[in-house]
Amino acid sequence: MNEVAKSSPSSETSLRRLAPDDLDVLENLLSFYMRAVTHTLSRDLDARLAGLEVAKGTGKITALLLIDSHPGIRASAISEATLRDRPSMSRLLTHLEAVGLIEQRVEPGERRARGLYITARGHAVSQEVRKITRAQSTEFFAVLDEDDQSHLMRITRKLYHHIREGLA
Amino acid sequence: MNEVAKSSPSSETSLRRLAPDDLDVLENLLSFYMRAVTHTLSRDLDARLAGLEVAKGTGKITALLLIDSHPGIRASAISEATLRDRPSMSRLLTHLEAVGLIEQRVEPGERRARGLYITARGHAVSQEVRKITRAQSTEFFAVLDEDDQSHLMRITRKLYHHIREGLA
DNA sequence: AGGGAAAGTTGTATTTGACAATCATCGATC
DNA sequence: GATCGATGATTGTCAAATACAACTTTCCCT
Repeated sequence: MNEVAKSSPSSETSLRRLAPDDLDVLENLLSFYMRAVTHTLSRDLDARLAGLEVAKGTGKITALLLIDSHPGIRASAISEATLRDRPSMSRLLTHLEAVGLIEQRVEPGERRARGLYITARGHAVSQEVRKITRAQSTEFFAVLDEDDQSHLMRITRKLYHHIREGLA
Repeated sequence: MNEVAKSSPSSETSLRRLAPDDLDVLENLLSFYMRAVTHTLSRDLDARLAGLEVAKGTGKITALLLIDSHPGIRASAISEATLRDRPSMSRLLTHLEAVGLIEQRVEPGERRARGLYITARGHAVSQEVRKITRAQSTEFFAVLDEDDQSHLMRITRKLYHHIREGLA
């Protein structure tokens, strides 16, 4: 068992380093490119956010920005918008509250839910985050010309909205 | 401290569920859409791969496919292509070998490196994986018309290649 | 022969994420 | 107006990915 399957040999050099366009197997694998690029995008963003107490966060900054712009928003609305599950969001919000960026208030008339509110410091951090993400959008996607950038935005938004409709 | 910053109130309904287009704060946040969509894409792929011993793998299937099509390929070449770091890839390959999908052979003349080879079972799994990923590409991106799909492929490939050039 | 680079591995810590189960509250119905 | 189902959220637990640093082995070049 564990015999090695026969297949045609590869060139010697390609074994050491794959040429960027020697990914023929993956050529039609859109998901591969999406994931590889997004992975780098996230790491880049993390690096830019380093030290900002919302770093390392995929969902942290989205939560913060949404709370900043939608005072009183519910946790479930955020987890839905970010396509994450609720338990993760719950812990994440607990953390954000612990570091003093947001507040959770039980709303009168709906005591199950908690309204989320930004604190003064949270608001300041939000603005910093916005500045950073704007800079990243500009720089990370700088290789793309205007048209490609707007294409990408339009297409990913379309996918995003379609996903959310599917979940509704 | 922890005072709540003043801001304009949101509509009552938006606090419960954000309308898909009520993400004005994030409108120009391409990275948000990229990450959200890719996150769903990965989960969808995981679900499709369930039970296939390479499931839950972001890098596993790429490694497998590359080894299948490039017999003798080096681990470093794979980690470079997938934009991951080497330690992760090392452990991942150890796992793939443990379950009998690949073999690692010390190559004569270069005893530092290990050539990676697919096993018969690994080859079979590869073909299954290819079938699944092709199906996913078709179905997941079905909302997009032909043009958008090719745009997305072209743009993400451009980003990917640019990233790899930057690392070289 | 020796120093530096390259290929991999191991150690460790941080995160994330999913899923199930639970608690509290609301609302609707009988 | 009491109960049952639905809704909002939290907790517990577990599996996995990922990064970064340190270390070993081997190769290459002078």
